[in-house]
Amino acid sequence: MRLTNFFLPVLKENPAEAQIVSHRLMLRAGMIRQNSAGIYSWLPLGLRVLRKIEAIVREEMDRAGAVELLMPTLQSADLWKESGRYDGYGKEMLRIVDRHDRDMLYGPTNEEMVTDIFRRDVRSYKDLPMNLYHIQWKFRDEIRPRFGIMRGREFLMKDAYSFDVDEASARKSYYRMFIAYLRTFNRLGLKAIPMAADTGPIGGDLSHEFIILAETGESEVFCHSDLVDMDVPGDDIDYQSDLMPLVSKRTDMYAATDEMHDAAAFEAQVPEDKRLSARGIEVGHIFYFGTKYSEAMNAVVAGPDGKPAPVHGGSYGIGVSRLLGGIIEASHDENGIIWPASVAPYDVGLINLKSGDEATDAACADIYAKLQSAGVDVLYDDRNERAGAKFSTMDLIGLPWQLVVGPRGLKNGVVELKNRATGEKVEVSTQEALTRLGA
RNA sequence: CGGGGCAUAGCGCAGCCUGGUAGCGCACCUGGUUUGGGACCAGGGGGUCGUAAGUUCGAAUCUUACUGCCCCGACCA
Repeated sequence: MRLTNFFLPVLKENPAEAQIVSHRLMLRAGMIRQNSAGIYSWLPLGLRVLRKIEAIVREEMDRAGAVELLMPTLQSADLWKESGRYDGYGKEMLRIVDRHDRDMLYGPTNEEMVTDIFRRDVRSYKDLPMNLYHIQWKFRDEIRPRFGIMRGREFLMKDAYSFDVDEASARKSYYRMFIAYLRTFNRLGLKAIPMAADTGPIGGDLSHEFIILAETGESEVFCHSDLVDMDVPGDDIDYQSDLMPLVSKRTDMYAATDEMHDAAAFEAQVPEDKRLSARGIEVGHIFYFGTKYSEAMNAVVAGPDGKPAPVHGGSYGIGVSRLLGGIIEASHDENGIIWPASVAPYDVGLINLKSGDEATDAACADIYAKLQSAGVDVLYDDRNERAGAKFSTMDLIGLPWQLVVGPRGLKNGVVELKNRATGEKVEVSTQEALTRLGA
Protein backbone atom coordinates (compact mmCIF):
# COMPACT_ATOMS: atom_id res chain seq x y z
CA MET A 1 0.00 0.00 0.00
CA ARG A 2 1.27 3.41 -0.92
CA LEU A 3 0.71 5.89 1.84
CA THR A 4 -0.39 8.57 -0.63
CA ASN A 5 -3.20 6.23 -1.55
CA PHE A 6 -4.12 5.24 2.00
CA PHE A 7 -6.18 6.83 4.74
CA LEU A 8 -3.94 7.31 7.73
CA PRO A 9 -4.91 10.41 9.69
CA VAL A 10 -2.21 10.57 12.34
CA LEU A 11 -2.32 13.14 15.10
CA LYS A 12 0.71 14.99 16.31
CA GLU A 13 -0.85 15.91 19.59
CA ASN A 14 -2.63 13.86 22.18
CA PRO A 15 -6.40 14.18 22.06
CA ALA A 16 -7.62 15.52 25.38
CA GLU A 17 -10.16 12.78 25.96
CA ALA A 18 -7.66 9.94 25.82
CA GLN A 19 -6.13 9.16 29.18
CA ILE A 20 -4.46 5.82 28.81
CA VAL A 21 -1.64 5.05 26.45
CA SER A 22 -3.40 2.55 24.22
CA HIS A 23 -6.30 4.92 23.64
CA ARG A 24 -3.97 7.81 22.88
CA LEU A 25 -1.86 5.78 20.51
CA MET A 26 -4.82 4.30 18.68
CA LEU A 27 -6.20 7.77 18.08
CA ARG A 28 -2.85 9.23 17.17
CA ALA A 29 -1.97 6.37 14.84
CA GLY A 30 -5.22 6.85 12.97
CA MET A 31 -6.63 3.45 13.93
CA ILE A 32 -9.94 4.47 15.43
CA ARG A 33 -12.22 7.45 15.75
CA GLN A 34 -14.90 7.82 18.36
CA ASN A 35 -18.49 8.27 17.22
CA SER A 36 -20.15 8.39 20.63
CA ALA A 37 -19.41 7.19 24.13
CA GLY A 38 -17.93 3.72 23.86
CA ILE A 39 -18.64 3.46 20.13
CA TYR A 40 -15.86 3.67 17.57
CA SER A 41 -15.22 3.53 13.88
CA TRP A 42 -12.30 1.40 12.81
CA LEU A 43 -10.11 3.23 10.37
CA PRO A 44 -8.10 1.25 7.81
CA LEU A 45 -5.01 0.73 9.96
CA GLY A 46 -7.01 -0.33 13.00
CA LEU A 47 -9.18 -2.61 10.96
CA ARG A 48 -6.17 -4.44 9.58
CA VAL A 49 -4.97 -5.24 13.09
CA LEU A 50 -8.45 -6.24 14.18
CA ARG A 51 -8.65 -8.66 11.25
CA LYS A 52 -5.27 -10.14 12.04
CA ILE A 53 -6.21 -10.77 15.63
CA GLU A 54 -9.50 -12.22 14.53
CA ALA A 55 -7.70 -14.59 12.15
CA ILE A 56 -5.43 -15.91 14.89
CA VAL A 57 -8.34 -16.39 17.26
CA ARG A 58 -10.20 -18.23 14.49
CA GLU A 59 -7.27 -20.49 13.68
CA GLU A 60 -6.84 -21.52 17.27
CA MET A 61 -10.55 -22.13 17.78
CA ASP A 62 -10.63 -24.28 14.67
CA ARG A 63 -7.54 -26.16 15.75
CA ALA A 64 -9.19 -26.93 19.07
CA GLY A 65 -12.18 -28.42 17.28
CA ALA A 66 -14.64 -25.55 17.54
CA VAL A 67 -16.85 -24.81 14.55
CA GLU A 68 -17.56 -21.32 13.32
CA LEU A 69 -20.99 -19.96 12.53
CA LEU A 70 -22.42 -16.46 12.61
CA MET A 71 -25.39 -15.36 14.64
CA PRO A 72 -27.09 -11.99 14.28
CA THR A 73 -26.48 -8.97 16.45
CA LEU A 74 -30.21 -8.39 16.97
CA GLN A 75 -32.10 -10.95 18.93
CA SER A 76 -35.69 -11.53 19.87
CA ALA A 77 -36.48 -10.91 23.52
CA ASP A 78 -38.50 -14.13 23.59
CA LEU A 79 -35.41 -16.30 23.92
CA TRP A 80 -34.21 -14.24 26.83
CA LYS A 81 -37.56 -14.43 28.51
CA GLU A 82 -37.31 -18.19 28.16
CA SER A 83 -33.96 -18.37 29.91
CA GLY A 84 -35.10 -15.91 32.54
CA ARG A 85 -32.36 -13.42 31.79
CA TYR A 86 -34.47 -10.80 30.05
CA ASP A 87 -35.38 -9.16 33.31
CA GLY A 88 -32.22 -10.16 35.10
CA TYR A 89 -29.70 -8.68 32.70
CA GLY A 90 -30.66 -5.16 33.57
CA LYS A 91 -29.92 -1.89 31.89
CA GLU A 92 -26.72 -3.11 30.35
CA MET A 93 -28.82 -4.74 27.67
CA LEU A 94 -29.83 -2.44 24.86
CA ARG A 95 -33.51 -3.06 24.25
CA ILE A 96 -35.10 -2.18 20.96
CA VAL A 97 -38.71 -2.23 19.81
CA ASP A 98 -39.34 -2.93 16.14
CA ARG A 99 -42.18 -1.57 13.99
CA HIS A 100 -44.50 -4.33 15.06
CA ASP A 101 -43.87 -3.53 18.69
CA ARG A 102 -41.84 -6.69 19.13
CA ASP A 103 -39.24 -6.59 21.85
CA MET A 104 -35.78 -7.00 20.42
CA LEU A 105 -32.33 -6.52 21.83
CA TYR A 106 -28.80 -6.00 20.61
CA GLY A 107 -27.04 -9.12 21.84
CA PRO A 108 -24.64 -8.69 24.75
CA THR A 109 -23.84 -12.43 24.51
CA ASN A 110 -25.36 -15.43 22.78
CA GLU A 111 -26.02 -18.30 25.17
CA GLU A 112 -29.75 -18.23 24.50
CA MET A 113 -29.49 -17.96 20.76
CA VAL A 114 -26.91 -20.67 20.34
CA THR A 115 -28.87 -22.93 22.66
CA ASP A 116 -31.90 -22.35 20.49
CA ILE A 117 -29.93 -23.24 17.35
CA PHE A 118 -28.58 -26.32 19.02
CA ARG A 119 -31.87 -27.63 20.34
CA ARG A 120 -33.64 -27.33 17.01
CA ASP A 121 -31.33 -29.73 15.21
CA VAL A 122 -29.32 -31.82 17.61
CA ARG A 123 -31.06 -34.90 18.99
CA SER A 124 -28.47 -37.45 19.96
CA TYR A 125 -25.53 -37.72 22.30
CA LYS A 126 -23.69 -39.14 19.30
CA ASP A 127 -23.42 -35.65 17.88
CA LEU A 128 -21.55 -34.47 20.95
CA PRO A 129 -19.28 -33.01 22.00
CA MET A 130 -19.96 -29.92 19.95
CA ASN A 131 -18.47 -26.48 20.17
CA LEU A 132 -19.95 -23.61 18.15
CA TYR A 133 -18.43 -20.17 18.03
CA HIS A 134 -18.75 -16.91 16.24
CA ILE A 135 -16.91 -13.62 16.08
CA GLN A 136 -19.53 -10.93 16.21
CA TRP A 137 -20.18 -7.44 17.47
CA LYS A 138 -21.76 -7.19 20.87
CA PHE A 139 -23.36 -4.31 22.64
CA ARG A 140 -23.39 -3.78 26.37
CA ASP A 141 -24.72 -0.48 27.50
CA GLU A 142 -22.03 0.09 30.09
CA ILE A 143 -22.74 2.73 32.66
CA ARG A 144 -19.37 4.17 32.11
CA PRO A 145 -17.51 3.29 28.94
CA ARG A 146 -13.86 4.30 29.10
CA PHE A 147 -10.30 3.71 28.00
CA GLY A 148 -11.20 3.83 24.33
CA ILE A 149 -11.61 0.44 22.83
CA MET A 150 -10.73 -1.32 26.08
CA ARG A 151 -14.17 -0.80 27.52
CA GLY A 152 -16.42 0.21 24.72
CA ARG A 153 -20.13 -0.35 24.57
CA GLU A 154 -19.92 -1.89 21.14
CA PHE A 155 -17.12 -4.42 20.88
CA LEU A 156 -16.05 -7.41 18.85
CA MET A 157 -16.10 -10.66 20.76
CA LYS A 158 -15.31 -14.22 19.94
CA ASP A 159 -17.75 -16.34 21.89
CA ALA A 160 -17.72 -20.12 21.81
CA TYR A 161 -20.30 -22.46 23.32
CA SER A 162 -19.69 -26.08 24.14
CA PHE A 163 -22.31 -28.80 24.40
CA ASP A 164 -21.60 -32.09 26.12
CA VAL A 165 -23.53 -35.10 27.28
CA ASP A 166 -22.30 -34.92 30.85
CA GLU A 167 -20.10 -33.00 33.21
CA ALA A 168 -17.00 -35.14 32.72
CA SER A 169 -17.13 -34.57 29.00
CA ALA A 170 -17.93 -30.88 29.48
CA ARG A 171 -14.82 -30.47 31.57
CA LYS A 172 -12.76 -31.87 28.73
CA SER A 173 -14.32 -29.30 26.45
CA TYR A 174 -13.45 -26.67 29.00
CA TYR A 175 -9.83 -27.82 29.08
CA ARG A 176 -9.59 -27.69 25.28
CA MET A 177 -10.66 -24.08 25.37
CA PHE A 178 -8.32 -23.40 28.24
CA ILE A 179 -5.36 -24.63 26.19
CA ALA A 180 -6.61 -22.93 23.03
CA TYR A 181 -6.70 -19.65 24.93
CA LEU A 182 -3.14 -20.06 26.12
CA ARG A 183 -2.05 -20.66 22.55
CA THR A 184 -4.09 -17.78 21.16
CA PHE A 185 -2.74 -15.17 23.53
CA ASN A 186 0.77 -16.48 23.13
CA ARG A 187 0.55 -16.07 19.36
CA LEU A 188 -0.64 -12.51 19.90
CA GLY A 189 2.58 -11.81 21.75
CA LEU A 190 0.87 -11.68 25.13
CA LYS A 191 1.61 -13.38 28.39
CA ALA A 192 -1.84 -14.27 29.59
CA ILE A 193 -2.32 -15.84 32.97
CA PRO A 194 -5.42 -17.87 33.77
CA MET A 195 -6.89 -16.89 37.11
CA ALA A 196 -9.68 -18.35 39.16
CA ALA A 197 -12.70 -16.18 38.55
CA ASP A 198 -16.07 -15.37 39.91
CA THR A 199 -18.73 -16.76 37.63
CA GLY A 200 -20.73 -13.54 37.56
CA PRO A 201 -24.22 -13.24 36.10
CA ILE A 202 -23.75 -16.22 33.79
CA GLY A 203 -23.51 -18.60 36.69
CA GLY A 204 -21.79 -21.97 37.08
CA ASP A 205 -18.99 -23.39 39.11
CA LEU A 206 -15.86 -23.48 36.94
CA SER A 207 -14.45 -20.30 35.50
CA HIS A 208 -11.16 -18.65 34.63
CA GLU A 209 -10.26 -15.20 33.52
CA PHE A 210 -7.24 -14.78 31.28
CA ILE A 211 -5.31 -11.75 32.38
CA ILE A 212 -2.44 -9.98 30.73
CA LEU A 213 -0.16 -7.91 32.90
CA ALA A 214 -0.10 -4.20 32.19
CA GLU A 215 0.46 -1.18 34.36
CA THR A 216 -2.77 0.39 33.23
CA GLY A 217 -4.80 -2.77 33.89
CA GLU A 218 -8.16 -2.37 35.51
CA SER A 219 -7.85 -5.03 38.14
CA GLU A 220 -5.22 -5.89 40.65
CA VAL A 221 -3.93 -9.43 40.35
CA PHE A 222 -1.88 -11.76 42.51
CA CYS A 223 -0.09 -14.83 41.30
CA HIS A 224 2.91 -17.10 41.41
CA SER A 225 5.52 -15.44 39.21
CA ASP A 226 6.38 -18.74 37.49
CA LEU A 227 3.02 -18.50 35.72
CA VAL A 228 4.14 -15.49 33.72
CA ASP A 229 6.69 -17.21 31.53
CA MET A 230 5.38 -20.74 31.60
CA ASP A 231 5.71 -22.61 28.31
CA VAL A 232 2.65 -22.74 26.13
CA PRO A 233 1.65 -25.94 24.31
CA GLY A 234 2.98 -25.96 20.72
CA ASP A 235 1.40 -26.60 17.34
CA ASP A 236 1.68 -30.31 17.95
CA ILE A 237 -0.80 -30.21 20.82
CA ASP A 238 -3.23 -33.10 20.58
CA TYR A 239 -6.63 -31.86 21.62
CA GLN A 240 -7.88 -35.45 21.81
CA SER A 241 -5.37 -36.30 24.51
CA ASP A 242 -5.85 -35.80 28.23
CA LEU A 243 -5.28 -32.10 28.72
CA MET A 244 -5.90 -32.05 32.42
CA PRO A 245 -2.21 -32.23 33.39
CA LEU A 246 -1.46 -29.18 31.24
CA VAL A 247 -4.33 -27.29 32.81
CA SER A 248 -3.55 -28.33 36.36
CA LYS A 249 0.05 -27.30 35.96
CA ARG A 250 -1.32 -23.78 35.93
CA THR A 251 -4.46 -23.95 38.01
CA ASP A 252 -2.55 -25.59 40.87
CA MET A 253 -0.54 -22.42 41.25
CA TYR A 254 -1.95 -19.42 43.01
CA ALA A 255 -3.47 -16.83 40.68
CA ALA A 256 -6.36 -14.55 41.52
CA THR A 257 -7.81 -11.17 40.73
CA ASP A 258 -8.51 -8.84 43.63
CA GLU A 259 -12.13 -9.93 44.08
CA MET A 260 -11.07 -13.55 44.47
CA HIS A 261 -7.84 -12.82 46.29
CA ASP A 262 -7.12 -14.50 49.59
CA ALA A 263 -4.03 -12.94 51.12
CA ALA A 264 -3.52 -15.74 53.62
CA ALA A 265 -3.69 -18.43 50.97
CA PHE A 266 -1.39 -16.41 48.73
CA GLU A 267 1.25 -16.23 51.40
CA ALA A 268 0.83 -19.86 52.40
CA GLN A 269 1.06 -21.20 48.85
CA VAL A 270 3.62 -18.95 47.24
CA PRO A 271 7.20 -18.41 48.46
CA GLU A 272 7.89 -14.79 49.14
CA ASP A 273 10.28 -14.27 46.24
CA LYS A 274 7.69 -15.69 43.83
CA ARG A 275 4.78 -13.53 44.91
CA LEU A 276 3.75 -11.28 42.09
CA SER A 277 1.19 -8.56 42.52
CA ALA A 278 0.48 -6.40 39.53
CA ARG A 279 -2.21 -4.81 37.41
CA GLY A 280 -3.94 -6.81 34.73
CA ILE A 281 -6.33 -6.62 31.80
CA GLU A 282 -8.93 -9.30 31.31
CA VAL A 283 -8.79 -10.48 27.71
CA GLY A 284 -10.66 -13.75 27.99
CA HIS A 285 -13.10 -15.50 30.25
CA ILE A 286 -14.24 -19.10 30.20
CA PHE A 287 -17.13 -20.68 32.06
CA TYR A 288 -18.62 -24.06 32.63
CA PHE A 289 -22.23 -23.56 33.59
CA GLY A 290 -23.68 -27.06 33.42
CA THR A 291 -27.34 -27.35 32.52
CA LYS A 292 -28.33 -23.79 33.38
CA TYR A 293 -29.52 -22.90 29.90
CA SER A 294 -30.32 -26.34 28.59
CA GLU A 295 -32.79 -26.92 31.39
CA ALA A 296 -34.42 -23.54 31.08
CA MET A 297 -34.66 -23.85 27.32
CA ASN A 298 -35.18 -27.58 27.02
CA ALA A 299 -32.04 -28.34 25.05
CA VAL A 300 -31.93 -32.09 25.43
CA VAL A 301 -30.36 -34.99 23.59
CA ALA A 302 -31.06 -38.68 23.79
CA GLY A 303 -28.41 -40.49 25.78
CA PRO A 304 -27.17 -44.06 25.17
CA ASP A 305 -30.18 -45.27 27.11
CA GLY A 306 -32.52 -43.46 24.75
CA LYS A 307 -33.69 -41.04 27.41
CA PRO A 308 -33.48 -37.30 26.88
CA ALA A 309 -31.19 -35.36 29.15
CA PRO A 310 -30.23 -31.68 29.22
CA VAL A 311 -26.82 -30.95 27.75
CA HIS A 312 -23.95 -29.53 29.75
CA GLY A 313 -22.73 -26.23 28.51
CA GLY A 314 -19.85 -23.84 28.73
CA SER A 315 -19.12 -20.50 27.17
CA TYR A 316 -15.79 -19.01 26.23
CA GLY A 317 -15.23 -15.38 25.39
CA ILE A 318 -12.33 -13.41 24.00
CA GLY A 319 -12.56 -9.64 23.68
CA VAL A 320 -11.15 -9.33 20.19
CA SER A 321 -11.38 -5.56 19.93
CA ARG A 322 -10.16 -5.13 23.48
CA LEU A 323 -7.07 -7.13 22.60
CA LEU A 324 -5.81 -4.28 20.42
CA GLY A 325 -5.73 -2.06 23.45
CA GLY A 326 -4.23 -4.82 25.54
CA ILE A 327 -1.46 -5.49 23.06
CA ILE A 328 -0.60 -1.80 22.83
CA GLU A 329 -0.61 -1.44 26.61
CA ALA A 330 1.84 -4.32 26.76
CA SER A 331 3.96 -3.23 23.81
CA HIS A 332 4.80 0.41 23.16
CA ASP A 333 7.42 3.02 23.90
CA GLU A 334 7.54 6.82 24.01
CA ASN A 335 7.51 6.99 20.21
CA GLY A 336 4.49 4.83 19.61
CA ILE A 337 3.20 1.33 19.17
CA ILE A 338 5.40 -1.73 18.79
CA TRP A 339 3.31 -4.40 17.11
CA PRO A 340 4.15 -8.05 17.56
CA ALA A 341 4.83 -9.39 14.06
CA SER A 342 1.79 -11.67 14.21
CA VAL A 343 -0.71 -8.80 14.32
CA ALA A 344 1.14 -5.89 12.74
CA PRO A 345 -0.99 -4.09 10.16
CA TYR A 346 1.92 -4.33 7.73
CA ASP A 347 5.16 -6.25 8.00
CA VAL A 348 7.41 -3.49 6.69
CA GLY A 349 7.32 0.26 6.37
CA LEU A 350 9.26 1.40 3.34
CA ILE A 351 10.49 4.95 3.80
CA ASN A 352 11.44 6.99 0.78
CA LEU A 353 13.60 9.72 2.21
CA LYS A 354 13.42 11.88 -0.87
CA SER A 355 10.27 11.53 -2.88
CA GLY A 356 10.83 13.17 -6.24
CA ASP A 357 14.45 12.14 -6.48
CA GLU A 358 14.58 9.92 -9.53
CA ALA A 359 17.05 7.35 -8.27
CA THR A 360 15.41 7.07 -4.86
CA ASP A 361 11.93 6.78 -6.33
CA ALA A 362 13.11 4.07 -8.70
CA ALA A 363 14.88 2.13 -5.97
CA CYS A 364 11.80 2.31 -3.73
CA ALA A 365 9.47 1.27 -6.52
CA ASP A 366 11.66 -1.72 -7.20
CA ILE A 367 11.84 -2.74 -3.56
CA TYR A 368 8.12 -2.19 -3.14
CA ALA A 369 7.32 -4.44 -6.08
CA LYS A 370 9.67 -7.16 -4.94
CA LEU A 371 8.31 -7.19 -1.40
CA GLN A 372 4.77 -7.31 -2.67
CA SER A 373 5.38 -10.12 -5.09
CA ALA A 374 7.01 -12.07 -2.26
CA GLY A 375 3.86 -11.68 -0.22
CA VAL A 376 5.37 -9.29 2.30
CA ASP A 377 2.84 -6.70 3.46
CA VAL A 378 4.48 -3.37 2.92
CA LEU A 379 3.34 0.15 3.60
CA TYR A 380 5.29 2.47 1.33
CA ASP A 381 5.64 6.04 2.58
CA ASP A 382 5.89 7.82 -0.75
CA ARG A 383 4.61 11.12 0.60
CA ASN A 384 6.41 14.30 -0.15
CA GLU A 385 7.29 14.84 3.48
CA ARG A 386 10.52 15.46 5.25
CA ALA A 387 12.48 12.55 6.59
CA GLY A 388 11.69 13.37 10.20
CA ALA A 389 7.97 13.31 9.63
CA LYS A 390 8.23 9.92 7.98
CA PHE A 391 10.32 8.45 10.75
CA SER A 392 7.92 9.73 13.35
CA THR A 393 4.89 8.39 11.57
CA MET A 394 6.49 5.02 11.10
CA ASP A 395 7.56 4.78 14.73
CA LEU A 396 4.07 5.81 15.81
CA ILE A 397 2.25 3.13 13.85
CA GLY A 398 4.76 0.55 15.00
CA LEU A 399 5.40 -1.73 12.03
CA PRO A 400 8.02 -4.35 12.97
CA TRP A 401 10.51 -3.29 10.28
CA GLN A 402 11.40 -0.01 8.65
CA LEU A 403 13.31 -0.04 5.42
CA VAL A 404 14.84 3.37 4.90
CA VAL A 405 15.92 4.32 1.39
CA GLY A 406 17.66 7.61 0.65
CA PRO A 407 19.97 9.11 -1.96
CA ARG A 408 22.93 9.14 0.38
CA GLY A 409 22.73 5.43 1.12
CA LEU A 410 22.01 4.51 -2.46
CA LYS A 411 25.23 6.19 -3.55
CA ASN A 412 27.04 3.74 -1.32
CA GLY A 413 24.83 0.87 -2.39
CA VAL A 414 23.09 0.50 0.97
CA VAL A 415 19.71 0.90 2.56
CA GLU A 416 18.93 0.99 6.25
CA LEU A 417 16.90 -1.66 7.98
CA LYS A 418 15.51 -0.74 11.37
CA ASN A 419 13.95 -3.04 13.90
CA ARG A 420 11.14 -1.12 15.58
CA ALA A 421 11.19 -3.13 18.77
CA THR A 422 14.91 -2.93 19.48
CA GLY A 423 15.69 0.25 17.59
CA GLU A 424 18.62 -1.53 16.02
CA LYS A 425 19.60 -0.22 12.58
CA VAL A 426 21.81 -1.93 10.05
CA GLU A 427 23.05 -0.71 6.71
CA VAL A 428 22.93 -3.47 4.15
CA SER A 429 22.62 -3.88 0.42
CA THR A 430 19.15 -3.73 -1.05
CA GLN A 431 19.35 -7.41 -1.86
CA GLU A 432 20.38 -8.27 1.68
CA ALA A 433 17.53 -6.21 3.07
CA LEU A 434 15.04 -7.97 0.82
CA THR A 435 16.42 -11.33 1.86
CA ARG A 436 16.12 -10.48 5.52
CA LEU A 437 12.53 -9.42 4.99
CA GLY A 438 11.72 -12.69 3.29
CA ALA A 439 11.65 -11.48 -0.30
C1' C B 1 -25.96 5.36 39.14
C1' G B 2 -23.13 8.69 43.09
C1' G B 3 -19.16 12.42 42.90
C1' G B 4 -16.10 15.85 39.94
C1' G B 5 -14.74 18.38 35.37
C1' C B 6 -15.11 20.09 30.42
C1' A B 7 -17.77 21.89 25.80
C1' U B 8 -14.57 28.18 21.34
C1' A B 9 -11.65 25.96 13.53
C1' G B 10 -9.69 19.01 12.02
C1' C B 11 -6.23 18.63 16.80
C1' G B 12 -4.24 21.24 21.23
C1' C B 13 -5.54 25.71 23.65
C1' A B 14 -6.33 31.31 25.04
C1' G B 15 -10.38 34.79 25.49
C1' C B 16 -15.14 34.41 29.94
C1' C B 17 -13.86 36.76 36.26
C1' U B 18 -14.20 42.91 34.83
C1' G B 19 -20.44 41.83 28.21
C1' G B 20 -18.86 45.66 22.82
C1' U B 21 -19.58 40.73 17.86
C1' A B 22 -13.28 35.72 18.16
C1' G B 23 -7.55 34.69 18.64
C1' C B 24 -2.80 31.55 19.00
C1' G B 25 0.13 26.95 17.76
C1' C B 26 -0.25 22.63 14.78
C1' A B 27 -2.90 20.80 10.51
C1' C B 28 -4.99 22.48 5.51
C1' C B 29 -4.48 25.57 0.49
C1' U B 30 -1.01 28.79 -2.90
C1' G B 31 4.01 30.45 -4.08
C1' G B 32 9.10 30.17 -2.91
C1' U B 33 13.41 28.31 -0.33
C1' U B 34 14.42 23.60 1.79
C1' U B 35 14.82 18.17 2.54
C1' G B 36 18.93 11.75 6.60
C1' G B 37 14.60 12.38 13.07
C1' G B 38 7.87 16.03 13.05
C1' A B 39 11.60 22.77 8.16
C1' C B 40 11.41 28.18 7.04
C1' C B 41 9.35 32.71 4.71
C1' A B 42 5.17 35.10 2.49
C1' G B 43 0.13 34.91 1.33
C1' G B 44 -4.69 32.43 2.15
C1' G B 45 -9.24 29.35 3.55
C1' G B 46 -12.04 27.60 7.62
C1' G B 47 -15.50 28.85 13.51
C1' U B 48 -19.88 33.00 14.94
C1' C B 49 -18.08 30.00 20.46
C1' G B 50 -22.59 22.24 22.28
C1' U B 51 -28.35 23.29 22.09
C1' A B 52 -32.44 26.24 23.74
C1' A B 53 -34.46 30.03 26.45
C1' G B 54 -33.61 34.37 29.49
C1' U B 55 -31.16 39.21 31.22
C1' U B 56 -29.18 43.39 28.26
C1' C B 57 -28.92 48.64 23.54
C1' G B 58 -25.43 44.57 22.92
C1' A B 59 -23.82 37.71 25.15
C1' A B 60 -18.35 33.15 23.60
C1' U B 61 -18.47 36.09 28.19
C1' C B 62 -23.96 36.70 32.98
C1' U B 63 -28.57 33.27 34.40
C1' U B 64 -31.48 28.76 33.75
C1' A B 65 -32.55 24.20 31.50
C1' C B 66 -31.07 20.45 28.30
C1' U B 67 -27.47 17.56 25.54
C1' G B 68 -22.73 15.54 24.74
C1' C B 69 -17.92 14.08 26.31
C1' C B 70 -14.02 13.04 30.03
C1' C B 71 -12.23 11.57 34.99
C1' C B 72 -12.87 8.92 40.11
C1' G B 73 -16.03 5.13 42.39
C1' A B 74 -19.50 0.59 42.14
C1' C B 75 -20.17 -3.26 37.54
C1' C B 76 -18.37 -5.75 32.90
C1' A B 77 -15.21 -9.42 27.07
